[in-house]
Formats: sequence, structure tokens, C-alpha cells
Amino acid sequence: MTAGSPETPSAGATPSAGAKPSAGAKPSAGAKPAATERPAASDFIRERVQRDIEQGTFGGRVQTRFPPEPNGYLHIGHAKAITQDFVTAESFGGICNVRFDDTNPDTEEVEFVESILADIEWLGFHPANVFYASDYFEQLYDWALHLISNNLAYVDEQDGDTISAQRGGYGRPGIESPYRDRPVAESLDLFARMRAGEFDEGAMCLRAKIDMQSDNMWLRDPVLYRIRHGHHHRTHDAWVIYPTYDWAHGQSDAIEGVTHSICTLEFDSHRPLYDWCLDNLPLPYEQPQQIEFARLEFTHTVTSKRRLKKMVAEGVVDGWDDPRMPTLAGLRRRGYPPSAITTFCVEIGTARTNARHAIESLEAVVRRQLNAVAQRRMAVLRPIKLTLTNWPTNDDGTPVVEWFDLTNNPENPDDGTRRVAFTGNLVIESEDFALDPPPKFFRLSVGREVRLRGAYLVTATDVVTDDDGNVVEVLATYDPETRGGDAPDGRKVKSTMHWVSVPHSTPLTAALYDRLFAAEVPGEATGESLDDLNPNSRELLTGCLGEASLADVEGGQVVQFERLGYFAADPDQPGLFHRTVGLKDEWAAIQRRQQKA
RNA sequence: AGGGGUAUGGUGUAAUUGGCAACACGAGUGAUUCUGGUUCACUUAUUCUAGGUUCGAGUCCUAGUACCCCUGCCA
Repeated sequence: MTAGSPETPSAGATPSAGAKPSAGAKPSAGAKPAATERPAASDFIRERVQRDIEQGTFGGRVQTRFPPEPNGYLHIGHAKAITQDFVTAESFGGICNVRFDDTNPDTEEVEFVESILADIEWLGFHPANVFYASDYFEQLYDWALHLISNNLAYVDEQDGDTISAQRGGYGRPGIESPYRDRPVAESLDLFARMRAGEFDEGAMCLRAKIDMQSDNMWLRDPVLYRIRHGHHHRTHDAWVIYPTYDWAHGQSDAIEGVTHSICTLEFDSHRPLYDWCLDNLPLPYEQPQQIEFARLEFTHTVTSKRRLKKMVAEGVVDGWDDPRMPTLAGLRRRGYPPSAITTFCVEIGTARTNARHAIESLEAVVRRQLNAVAQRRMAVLRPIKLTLTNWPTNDDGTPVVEWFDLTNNPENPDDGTRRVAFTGNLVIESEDFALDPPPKFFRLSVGREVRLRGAYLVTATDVVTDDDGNVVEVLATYDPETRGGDAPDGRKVKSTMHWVSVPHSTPLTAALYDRLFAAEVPGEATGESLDDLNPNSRELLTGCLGEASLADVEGGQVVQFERLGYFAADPDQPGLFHRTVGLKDEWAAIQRRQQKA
């Protein structure tokens, strides 16, 4: 049960058109929930596809693929490639498949296959098919035989270091292997015995016979097959020789009927090799074309798989889905709407310029989308007591409880209202009170009147301090005439603040996040080490109090804590909220400016 | 050193292919607002440099500069 299992289109059985996976192209990834519209994009890739369609190349057909190696978790950088692949296809009515480039048994695991598939679905894309390069191993082997027979490949018995040394250098010639001109029959025999498992890893390999003097290193007799005795996650122990990326990729594209093989810039020196392989094979298929674009990188963000792995291994984060991680799993836990990610990927456009985007611009899209859909709630993260000294009591001596209907989302009236309880026993945000208010501070201080959102206008009258002089409680009076938050005499207040009635509150823990790396370009100075990690990237706030309805938020849901930001309920731990992203904070900006002045 | 690629506001992309440099984000100013949120208005450019062709150049030509990628039996 190795290559060419019946449900896959491998093994060169069928000629051209019939060979492409017919599989009912799913409607389109765009057909997802509302408010997730991705804007239309035009970029140099789509212009080129457009031209191919007009010229009738590939019979007007468009097919792309996203080809991950299942050796790790997907991150934000992959999201760009995924979006590019799927959107390019779908905007021309074509299809996009996922193909796992699983040609290296040493690094690949089923766990990663599953997480990758889940992440792609989460982004809102539905691959027409899921393929595996390992399904084509038999066909790839046959084609290697064809190459050898045509004197275009040979078995080299030198070790890796020797081959590497003979490759030469930039501007310096390569040296041909002494095995380069061995008889075809000898290579054929050796290659068969490689497959049969007669040799150790590294004992020999199959090399293409191209040009040891080429300016392009990938054309200096690249290795096509190597011996690996490890266990493959899919073909198990059926094979001990494995094709390299270069021998597998283009042919896999061709087998599947890919028309435009979109990849990142660093592969552009492979393109001549990609074409060489296809040119020298008796392909019953149209020849796919590789197109490269610049990968997506962000400031303060690491997308090197090596470093990400290291962070997980050394425990500086909680795992691949730590909300600080740039992995899709991490962003999901953090509360990023998938459509914000794909929208961003489309909006930034596609070019061949290496660029590093400000992470803030991604956050801006997240805010924009969340603002439209996230329901508003009140939660006090750093509480300070606010006691209304003139709050009435019932006849039996218990405090009066009033209920207010608060708007769930002013941006979306259809979301309705919720009931929130109000008493004289309140908490407010401690930074909303100042004993000695700085300039432009509009919030509460003694003698000043502010609005408690949706409830009453209150005036601070006094404070209670502890032995050290810290304010532990603010005393205030409310104006009974201002029920709902408006004064009949029309007087204005400069600030509206969120609040929670203590007897009606639910306890919460809030995780606030800062950049994982303080440096704009992480690793620039420190390389692979984790020395430049921001030690304060997470601030865990316990003892937060939220309005009662916050106890009902389902895991994964994102709400706006009014005036504080968007918070995602942790899927596993009830009462834990991750701050997805803060609101724009004008007051913080004012303070920053005052500091500078 | 050889080859390949790329240069447009603080950032990222556009520019009907030779015809008024546009959009988004950020930043700033002001207005609106029961979230210092949202929304609205305005402000923010010697198109890498130097020459050249042209009535006209981000776009074409010449020379230069900077950055990225390529010497895995990784992908």
C-alpha cells in the first residue's frame, strides 16, 4: 500500500485532462459566514493567470495547491501562502488542493498533518482534495528509471561532504563525480538495490546529470534520491529511498493537474530545475509553471520554524497554541478571527519585494472586524471599591438593586440588550480614579462628576486610604435624577466609565499580552538564541470582576470588555480571558506625549 | 567573487503600461460620541542615486548604489 493507491490520480495511468483530479470543486472558500468578506485583490500573479486564461494556456483551467511539509504547525506566514493559493484559484473559478510534501520520513508526523488540515479549515478554506506526495512514490521511481535510462541521472557512491565540496562555489567551477559517466546499466542495478534496502544511509544517492559548471548551484547535479531507513508516517516501511523536494515537487504538481505552482521567493533558483525535471519526462500532462512571491513577515514576530520549535521545547511559551505564538493555533486561542487574517493577507497585496509588515496593521484589521461583531460587556480588571453613600435600602434594610438594559453592540442593534444589576456597592477600574488628576484626565477624582455607563451620574466625595496612604475605596454620591445616565438639566460630564456591581459579579482572570519579542526584527542581533525574548510578554490578572453574564461566555468566543479591549474566553479554562487586542487608547497616547514633553 | 531577484510617504501595496503619484495602516490636528472605542474631515512624497531620451518619465535608455536569495543526501 505504497504509492498509487486507487483513490489518488497517481501512477501515470491516465492521459492529460483525465489525470487532473475531478473532485467536485467546492463552492468556494468565500462562502462562509457573513462579516468575513475578503476584499477582491489583484496582484501580479493574478494578472499572469488572467493572461494565461485569455491565451488559452491550460485550456483556460486554473488549479493551485498549498504544499506544506507536515513537520510543524502552521503560522501566520503560511496564512499568506494559503490565502494566495486559494484566492487565486477561486477568483478564476479554479480549484486549490492541499498536498503534503511528505518526502522526508525523518521529520514528518501525523499529528502535524491533522493540525495543518484543521488550521486551513479554520481559516475558512476548503481544499478540493487532500493529496500526499508519498502517494506518488512509485510513479516518481519509474520516472527516475526513465531518467537513468536516458543517461540523465546516475548513482553516486561518494559521501555527502565530498559531493558538497565538489559542487564548487559561487564563481568557481564544480568538479564532476567519478561516477558521473558510469554505464547506465550499472546505475540501474544500483538504484534497484538502493530501493531493495541493500545499503546504509548515505552510502549512495541518485543524482541528476545536468551541468557542474552552471551558475545555478541547483543545476550542479542535484540529488534526486537518498537512502533513509526511518519510518514514514504514511508509507511506513515500504520505502528506504526517498525523493528530494526537487524530484517530487514539479512532478506532483503535474500529476495533480496544477497549472500555477505558487511558492515563495527563495525557490526561484529552483525553477530551472523544476522545469528541467518536467522537460525530461514523458509527461502526459501539461507542464505546470512555478511563480514566486515574497513571504509574509512581521515586526516583533518570529516565523522561523526552528526558533518556534525551540521556544516550545524550552518552555518559554506554553506550547504551539500559546496565545502569544504566531502560529494559527496560537492566534485562534488568542481570539483572532480567521477572516481578519485572510482579509489582511489579501489587503497587503502580493509582490516580489521582501517586506516586513508592522504587526500593528494586522491588529488593526482584527479590531475592525471585532468591533463589528463582538458583544460588549463590562469587566473591571484592576478593581477599586466605589461606594455610593446615598444609595437607598429597602424596607428590610437590604440595599436596593436596580436593573439596566445595556446595548450589546452599538455597531449592531440586532444584537439586542442584556440586563445588568446595579447597586451602591461597586468596583471601578483603579486607573479611572486619580487622587491628584493630571492634565487632561477626564475620569473620576474627588469633587468631579462622571457617568457610570448606562446607569447614573456619580460624584466622588471622599476616599478611604490604608496605612500606607493608598486609596482603597472611593466614596461617592449618585444623582437619582440621572437614571439611565442622562441629566434632566442637560449637564454634561467628560467621562463615562465601566463598572461592576460587586454582589452581582463573576470572578475572572485576564491574560494581557505584549510582544513576545521587543526588537522590531527578532533574532537580528541574537540569532537562534532566545535572549531577546520579552520577559513581560504575559501579565496575568487575577481577581478581576465581570458582570454576571460573563460567566456564560463560551470558550473561544470573543467579547469586548468596554474601554479595555477584545477578550477571548479560553476554550478549556472557564473564567480565563485572553486579551486578543486592546482598543485604541487615546488616553495612553496623551500620557505618552506628556512624558515626552 | 558568479548567478538570480527587488528598490515608490513612517509601514505595506497601487498607478489605465509614457499622461494630474492613489489606497490602507500608523502618526498629527479638529469634529461627533453615554466606550479617551466607533464614525467623519483635514495634514503627512526630491518615486534608491547620477546622467540621458521625450512636449511629458515611477514607468524607457546608460552608469552606479543598497538590500534579499542560491554552494542540504531539508522543504
